[in-house]
Amino acid sequence: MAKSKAKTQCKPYLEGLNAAQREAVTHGDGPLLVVAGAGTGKTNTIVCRLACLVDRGVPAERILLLTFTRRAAGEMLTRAGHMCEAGTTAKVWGGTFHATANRLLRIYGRPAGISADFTVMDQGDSADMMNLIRSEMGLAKRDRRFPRKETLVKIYSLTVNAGVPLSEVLDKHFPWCSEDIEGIKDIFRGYVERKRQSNVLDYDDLLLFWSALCDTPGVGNTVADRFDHVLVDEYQDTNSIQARILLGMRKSRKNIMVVGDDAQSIYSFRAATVRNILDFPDHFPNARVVTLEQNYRSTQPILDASNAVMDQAAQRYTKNLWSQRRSEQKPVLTTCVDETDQCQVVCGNILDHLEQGTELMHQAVLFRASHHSAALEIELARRNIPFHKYGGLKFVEAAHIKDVVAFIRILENPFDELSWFRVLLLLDGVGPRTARRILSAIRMATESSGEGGAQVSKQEESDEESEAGGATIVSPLWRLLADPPRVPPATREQFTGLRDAFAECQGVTLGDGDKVLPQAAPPPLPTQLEIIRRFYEPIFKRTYENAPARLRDIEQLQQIASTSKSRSRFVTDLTLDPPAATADLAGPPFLEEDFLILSTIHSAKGCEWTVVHIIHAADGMIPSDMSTGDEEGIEEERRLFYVAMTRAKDDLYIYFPLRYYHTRYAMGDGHCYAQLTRYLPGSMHEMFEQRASGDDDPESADGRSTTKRVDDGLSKLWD
DNA sequence: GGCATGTGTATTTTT
DNA sequence: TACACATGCC
Repeated sequence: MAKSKAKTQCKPYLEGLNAAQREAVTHGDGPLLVVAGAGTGKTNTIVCRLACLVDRGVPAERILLLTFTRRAAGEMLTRAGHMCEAGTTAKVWGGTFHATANRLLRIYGRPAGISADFTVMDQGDSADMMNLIRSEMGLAKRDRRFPRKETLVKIYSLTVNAGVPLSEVLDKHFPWCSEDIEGIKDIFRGYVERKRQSNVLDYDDLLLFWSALCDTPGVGNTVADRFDHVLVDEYQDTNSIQARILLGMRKSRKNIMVVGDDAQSIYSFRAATVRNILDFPDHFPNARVVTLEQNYRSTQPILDASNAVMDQAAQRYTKNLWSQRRSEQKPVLTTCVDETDQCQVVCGNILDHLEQGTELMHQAVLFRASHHSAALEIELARRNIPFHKYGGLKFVEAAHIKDVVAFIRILENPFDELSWFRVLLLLDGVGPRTARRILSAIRMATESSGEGGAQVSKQEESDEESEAGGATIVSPLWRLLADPPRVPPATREQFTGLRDAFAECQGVTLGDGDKVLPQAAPPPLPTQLEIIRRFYEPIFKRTYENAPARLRDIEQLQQIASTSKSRSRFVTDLTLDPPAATADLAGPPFLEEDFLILSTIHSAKGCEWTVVHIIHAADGMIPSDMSTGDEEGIEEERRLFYVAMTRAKDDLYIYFPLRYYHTRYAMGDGHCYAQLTRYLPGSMHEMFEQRASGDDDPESADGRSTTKRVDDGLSKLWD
């Protein structure tokens, strides 16, 4: 620290920082809270602090950087790397809470009762398991309607993440399920038990066990002391378990920096709470608090409008953003006739900006719900405008992908009951009943009639290992190969095919009398996938309508597998860090390098673009009808809208279709008139340049813009 | 006990 | 609309 001032000045990570940012970056040891408004250089501040820490001599592998997505962590580390000596930041631990939990538990989990080869299940898997238990318990077919599997998972997850008693969660968020509380409790008990037997952790378990690990004598300190510094981004979107984890990780060493913005808290459905930010000074006494208010991203007119939206919030927020980026251009509020018209106007504006030099990748279309972009996607495809879409259904969630992954998961963790179930149901003539019988025969489960039965713990099981070509074949899979259960006649041929495929993936062959013969080392992952695909393809072609399109997905999965470091990483990454964007459906994929971004507002968090288009700014869409039930929900939607607006650097367009046709649930051509989103009341309209489009009325003011369109079209021919 | 067909219902955001 | 669930047939 005895460096001269002159020398400190020329550190690359201090260049161009304002006073507040510099204070955060150079903060010494001890807790630090950075309250950073949108576009105030929050990410840059973290990056620079990382570089500063490394420069101060903190070993990179003793720094933990927790971010909201893995992509964010990667980008920050790359940027910090540019400011330091080559390679010095490479060893920083970076990733989401969940991914970090996964990594730590595999190394240190044993004392907390976790075996290193667990697999991780996603929300869909959790739902399937809930459903399995629900039907076993006979709750599915009572006269009263019982909560559906998705609802069950939501209730479970919210209860766990908020750390609130089930009855409270039901009364507050799922009042229509309150009567079923006893059944729900039974299912949850069964669910937890089943997960443990399967050697599987769900998203919530990852956090719970990390927290528990911190509280485990001995190893708790080992894990915590592994890191000198912990840095947390997007702190406003963490929940109380995550706060507890941080407390556990910082029992003795208090070096922690959290960065967040209470005005951008948009994940309460995941039990995130702004209390974490507000209570930080209480959790970590003597915390230094730094507030960043100068916005470097947006022009002042965009900020004025964004601030005005937040000014009407019920709650007061800590900052008011200002910018030095003057501009004459106000944000544009366009009223469209209907959704079709909206698509046309959006495309037109996008192309206009493209012609003026803003590449597609510096423009984004943002919307509340994934399906809001459906019509636009079709129009973009028609016009050959390439795009990537973020948010919404990912391709790993498609049934055929899950099928293939289930095979791999069994190989990776032979106790994964759910994957077994999924694979067995693919066979002709096998339904839930037969599947359960087979599972019971290979001792993966007890018959549902059996009371208690022979529940074999997996510790006992792993004694029965047999070595084959360096690979260890563990029980249920081994039994399937060496001691196959009987199956219905119609299933036999396929069943043999399945066993052969598994054997081949394990690097063994099945000899006479089902003797398992070691053959060679298990083939590499891509080969294993090829073997599975060979078995799966005939089944798949019969079950799915659009087989060719789905086949391409499987090829893409193989592509991902070929770049994976290991099978274990492959399986884990698919659940913890799935491919974010769907491939562009428009245009030839390899010819176009420039593409437009479509994104849900949630997925747009932390991003910025030169031009931002927010579509469907109608009440019922933003705020979503689903969340207008209570004041809290309405306020969260307001913050969501604010997040969307503040993504824009130079130009912000907000579109509002006047008319919605509700052909979705009814026949006929019924339509209704929508209201502009309540977050843009009349008092704010002067902050916008207002436009109307698609007017049939030639007398209207739109005549001018039509003329302009024609003239622009003409000028395109020669300019 | 599997599977095809018919009926009814919910509908967001993500690790 | 599209999907989950229920019924009834093979």
